[in-house]
Amino acid sequence: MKLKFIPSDYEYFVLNGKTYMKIFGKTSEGKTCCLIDETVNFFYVLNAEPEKLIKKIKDIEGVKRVELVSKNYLGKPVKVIKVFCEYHEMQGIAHKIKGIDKGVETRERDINQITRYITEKKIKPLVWYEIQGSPFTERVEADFVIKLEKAWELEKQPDFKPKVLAFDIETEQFEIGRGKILMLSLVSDNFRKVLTWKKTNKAKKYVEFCKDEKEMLEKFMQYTNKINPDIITGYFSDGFDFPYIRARAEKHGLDLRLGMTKSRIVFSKGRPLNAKIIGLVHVDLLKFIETVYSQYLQSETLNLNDVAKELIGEEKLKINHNKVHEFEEKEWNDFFEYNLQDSVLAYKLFQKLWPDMLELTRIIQEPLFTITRQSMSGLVESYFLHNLARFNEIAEKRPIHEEIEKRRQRQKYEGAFVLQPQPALYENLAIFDFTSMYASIIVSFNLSLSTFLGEKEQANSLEVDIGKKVYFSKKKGFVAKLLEEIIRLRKKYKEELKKEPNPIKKARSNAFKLLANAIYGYHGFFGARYYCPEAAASTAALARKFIKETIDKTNRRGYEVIYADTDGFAFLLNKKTKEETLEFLKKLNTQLPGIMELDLEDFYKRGIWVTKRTGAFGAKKKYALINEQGKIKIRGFETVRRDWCALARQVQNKVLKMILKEGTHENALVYVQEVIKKLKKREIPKEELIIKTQLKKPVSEYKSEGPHVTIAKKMLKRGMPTEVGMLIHYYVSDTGKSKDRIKDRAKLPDEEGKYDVKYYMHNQILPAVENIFEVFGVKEKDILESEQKKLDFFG
DNA sequence: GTTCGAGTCGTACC
DNA sequence: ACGGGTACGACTCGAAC
Repeated sequence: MKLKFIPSDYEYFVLNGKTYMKIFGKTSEGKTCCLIDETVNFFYVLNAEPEKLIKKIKDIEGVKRVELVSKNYLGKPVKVIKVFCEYHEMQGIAHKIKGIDKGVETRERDINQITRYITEKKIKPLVWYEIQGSPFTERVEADFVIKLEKAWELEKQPDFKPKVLAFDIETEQFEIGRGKILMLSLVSDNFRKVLTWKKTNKAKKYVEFCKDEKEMLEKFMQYTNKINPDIITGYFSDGFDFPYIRARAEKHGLDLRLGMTKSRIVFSKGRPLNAKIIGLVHVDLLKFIETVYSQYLQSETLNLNDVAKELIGEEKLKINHNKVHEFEEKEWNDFFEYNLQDSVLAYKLFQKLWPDMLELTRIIQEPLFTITRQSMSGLVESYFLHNLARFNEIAEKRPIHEEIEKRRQRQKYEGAFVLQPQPALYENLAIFDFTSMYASIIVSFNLSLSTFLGEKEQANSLEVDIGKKVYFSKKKGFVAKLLEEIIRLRKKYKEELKKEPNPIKKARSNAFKLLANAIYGYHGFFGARYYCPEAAASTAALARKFIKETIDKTNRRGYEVIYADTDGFAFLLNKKTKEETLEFLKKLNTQLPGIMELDLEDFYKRGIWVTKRTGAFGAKKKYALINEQGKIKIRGFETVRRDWCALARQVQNKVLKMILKEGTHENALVYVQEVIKKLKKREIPKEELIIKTQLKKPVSEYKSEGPHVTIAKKMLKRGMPTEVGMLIHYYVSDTGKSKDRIKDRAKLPDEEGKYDVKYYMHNQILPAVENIFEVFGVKEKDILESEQKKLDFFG
């Protein structure tokens, strides 16, 4: 039989000593389908005399076949032995081979079976195929279970809209499994449901009452299996919802089984937890957002409320969790709606992020489950592994524990160049920046592990000074080739997107951008297979060289560069026209090597740089600009820092805007003085004075106890949920004791007390605006004094 | 008891 | 444990006076 089929997940199983793969997915008719296919498993043996060794390997029990093959290893041609065997026998066989000769090394034993299956059989995730096969009997409740015979990738890929089920639970206790699950909401296409055992009158139609918690969980299972989604999704469901559900099901002796294989919820070893259901892809949206999306988000936290607000313009409903035990009927009904809304948000977020997940999965070729959980380095590495065959490369081994420890001891190498600015308000500026600078340097200079020659010069090699001299081959390595392709594709899709915008093209362009930007960091990351700190250090060194050279050229041309950071610099036009400046940009570009490229970021009407709080120098990484359309760009200032109170941030933001728009500070000064007046009269509400700081580790691990740690301890004492990663909220109160440290004066937002006017004046507002006014010669005492005068004047 | 500088910590920039 | 280095600035804490 023939079908059009798209794989969504993979799982191997052993039958009569042989490993097979189950490939779960959908047909073009929307039917569920599971393919069964044989797997291929092998590893490589490296040895000085492979011809001799190969005969001995052949006779080892479990070895199915051996081949002497010509491959490349780190760019160099090698003769290696390819040993075919069952995956679960690999370890034993490798051990025996190592016993034959001391000079034996193995490679690619650390490639997992699913990755291997995809690279060998080319049945890639979320790609449509025409498949041919015959019916097969296996305990899978799919519309089709087929033994795969042949598969052809479809040239024209139709859309794929997966069936998605979003879910969320509300519980009595925060700690996993400690209290009961009060309710559970489910949202899918035209489906909304809240399951609960808490009975009320006048509940909305979507509420379904159950006898008890156990029946509620049974119904969760029944509905999930009836809806039969391709994907089940939640927010932090790896770490909370699924662990909780499993714990409660176990308590009730309920065998919870989901999806077409009726799989239990399987948790990965160690932390953080991964909740996997075989045959039903579970996507924890938080995980994906953390690694892939957070860099594009403005939200202060990555909680569901903030992220949903930013991405889909909707929020969670408000409810007071502390009073659950006192809830009246109306409040329970509100709680049901709250619970439903969380699933609605998860469902909508999923739809919003789906193009990105889909494209990233197709490009990297790892299953969706893995893609949504991998770190940045993992994504890069998977991309490499799935493309090595094109270069006939065998994979470098993953570093083991000791190697990682050694790498982590490494000294930092010198990074980016940052130019110290002269504090002032400037007019008529422009910013030039290098497009994907580090990636373009890696490509243009061929920097990677496989092209690294060490510290000995070789003929026709590139020399880079990173404190010592290191050399790189000029023969293009696979990293440079892959990265060049990534950059080319990113450019192509970005142009296509410009012509005809759509979410898929945008996601594709973003995915390539993400990969391009991650490779530099990957080179310096201790866990990388292709770890090469020399390549990373050389990338940074060359970046410094090019930005400094370009700055010099710009200055010599009659411009004045006032600031630079890593890959871009700001300069004064000095009466030169935009046309002239763009011509100059063209000229600079002709002088750049390889694929390096300098671009105009924008022209700006004004820009302000301020002094450091300590010392008279200009502060780096702190500036504000206004372009010719009046759009303001603020970097580094307290305005953009979440650990400052809202008042200080607002005031600073307004001051910067006024100065940039008006070109003078007078009005801004009056504004600040009014705010101070209000603060003194205690007319500022406490909410605007709350300071939020993240708890980065368990309270016991702090060597120095800051105010937020003191508050976190207080919260623990009160029995409030206090987890690592949480934003701790507090305000600084007036205890009357002047020698009290700030942490002694810090109070929880709901704790009674007066806020400390002096603190907020001298530790929040003034520090936020002081060095801005200093640019205009206005000192702290001028801000306070004239304000004093006015007070006197008005009495 | 106060002062001061080193060290810790969180957050931002690119 | 799950990208890199550069930078600012608040706050604590203990030595020095």
